[in-house]
Amino acid sequence: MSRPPPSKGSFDLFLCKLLSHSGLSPADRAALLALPRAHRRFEPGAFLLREGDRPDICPILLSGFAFRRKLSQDGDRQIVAIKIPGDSLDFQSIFVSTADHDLQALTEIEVAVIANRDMENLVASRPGIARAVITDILIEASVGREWLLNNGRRSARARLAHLLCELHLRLELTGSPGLVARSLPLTQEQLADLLGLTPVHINRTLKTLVERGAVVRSGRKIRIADLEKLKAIAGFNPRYLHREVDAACGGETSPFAGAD
Amino acid sequence: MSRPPPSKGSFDLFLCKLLSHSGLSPADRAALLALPRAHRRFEPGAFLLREGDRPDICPILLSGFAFRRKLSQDGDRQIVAIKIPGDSLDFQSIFVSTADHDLQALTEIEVAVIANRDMENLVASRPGIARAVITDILIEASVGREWLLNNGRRSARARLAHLLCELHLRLELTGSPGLVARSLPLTQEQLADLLGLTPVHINRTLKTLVERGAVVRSGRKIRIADLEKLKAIAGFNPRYLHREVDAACGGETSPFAGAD
DNA sequence: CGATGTGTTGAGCAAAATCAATGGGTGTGG
DNA sequence: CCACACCCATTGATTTTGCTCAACACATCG
Repeated sequence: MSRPPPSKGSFDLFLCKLLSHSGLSPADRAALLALPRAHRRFEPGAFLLREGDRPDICPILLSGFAFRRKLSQDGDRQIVAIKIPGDSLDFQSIFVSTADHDLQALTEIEVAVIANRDMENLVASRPGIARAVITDILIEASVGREWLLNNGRRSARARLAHLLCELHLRLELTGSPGLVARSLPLTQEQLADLLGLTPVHINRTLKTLVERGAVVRSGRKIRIADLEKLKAIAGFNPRYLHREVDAACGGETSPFAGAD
Repeated sequence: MSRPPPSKGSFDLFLCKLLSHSGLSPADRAALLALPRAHRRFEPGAFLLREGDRPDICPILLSGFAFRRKLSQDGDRQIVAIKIPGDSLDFQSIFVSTADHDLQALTEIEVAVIANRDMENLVASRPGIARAVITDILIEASVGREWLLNNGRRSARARLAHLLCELHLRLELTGSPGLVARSLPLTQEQLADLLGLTPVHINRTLKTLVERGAVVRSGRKIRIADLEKLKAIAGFNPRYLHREVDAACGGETSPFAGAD
């Protein structure tokens, strides 16, 4: 059940991520690992992609966090996705020419860069890989739908709790330390952009989560103190993450196990 | 430029939808049109799919409207997608076993039902079709991201205006009459579920759009009176719909043309 | 004709936004 | 090492937006 997670910043993490939801034959795995790729590093806030760009590369996140952001005509911001190590950051540009959002580093990040052409050839020639890629895209879309529900219908407190639960679970499912073991790398302003709230209100809401013992804070660091309490506040149900294959990347049994 | 749209309720509409964003070879088109399929009809409100189901069929919407809905643990509802004629209603289940949301008929609808196995075989054996399917999935995901921005950051009035602009444009792009020519088939309660608002507030917001001359109402029917005004209120930018191929399904030149 | 769905309106309330000021780390340069 | 700047977090006061509750109107359909 428990296998050591791949070393930090390894391309294996990407394979792991795909294996967490899709089966891949040894030949498919080998083909993925044989992809020519370059490694790059970005500072927090760096843009990997801007709305309107027509990128020809597919970055894979190896370490750190990244996010997708959209801007309204009035300049209001909304973060529409958070990406964690192992995630592909832009399968979309393989199929659709123009980016519809910005993609930015949240923390310092390492990425492996693959040529879209190479990735597309793999998808066209290997149905198993095509299937894994589509599944990955679909799960991101499912997360987006859950965010629509979260931001549209839950209170500020439940929204925040739900986001923390999701990030924690996604991290543990890919073999990374969760938010019990590490702190959240988001500022209150970024949390506001994520949840459709204001930074001031995030601050006050966070305080209520601390008062209830669900999270703890030391300085700017936020961690989960009581996951069960947080799940209860959030009304969290992990089905939307489609964790249908036993995690293939190690990590101890998640506290979420069996909750699906 | 302008070719007659396919007859109402025809399977051609599905092909048109795919062609609106992806090129398909004659062989690919023929393979799609040769898919074995059954026709079915559903009453308004009928469930085509419920969260937790493991469907083995792929319905294609031929006429009428449908929607995806999620429920929170507290029973709050959020509509997370609207589907119009020509749309595939569930490519997702070809790749992911369990549904993460409900799928319901909004109006009376006609659907063509394809076996997932057949669709999957086509995707596995024909890269052009795989590409079109992935692109279709990606565009739906892009719409979801725009909704996150819309519901998270825009005022009630702008939200409502934005939704009307989007539906109008999507309809015209697939050769259906838009919301200038036909009325909106959504109740105020459904609009509330879409936009994360309450029915009462939708009612008041709608009134302000009428006062400004952007929409007109006769009885329960809502239509667009002044599309440019509505777009201005919404801050509408159609880029997220990825209309990158010239519409292949006829219809006159859209008033949005060139705005991308 | 009544039953049921929706739509409409008003009064009061609650959640979150806004505005504004203060405080606290962290990092840089003198 | 200290001073300063900068960014972020915090807090209070006030306003706004949208919600809740409740009553009523209006259509459609049996």
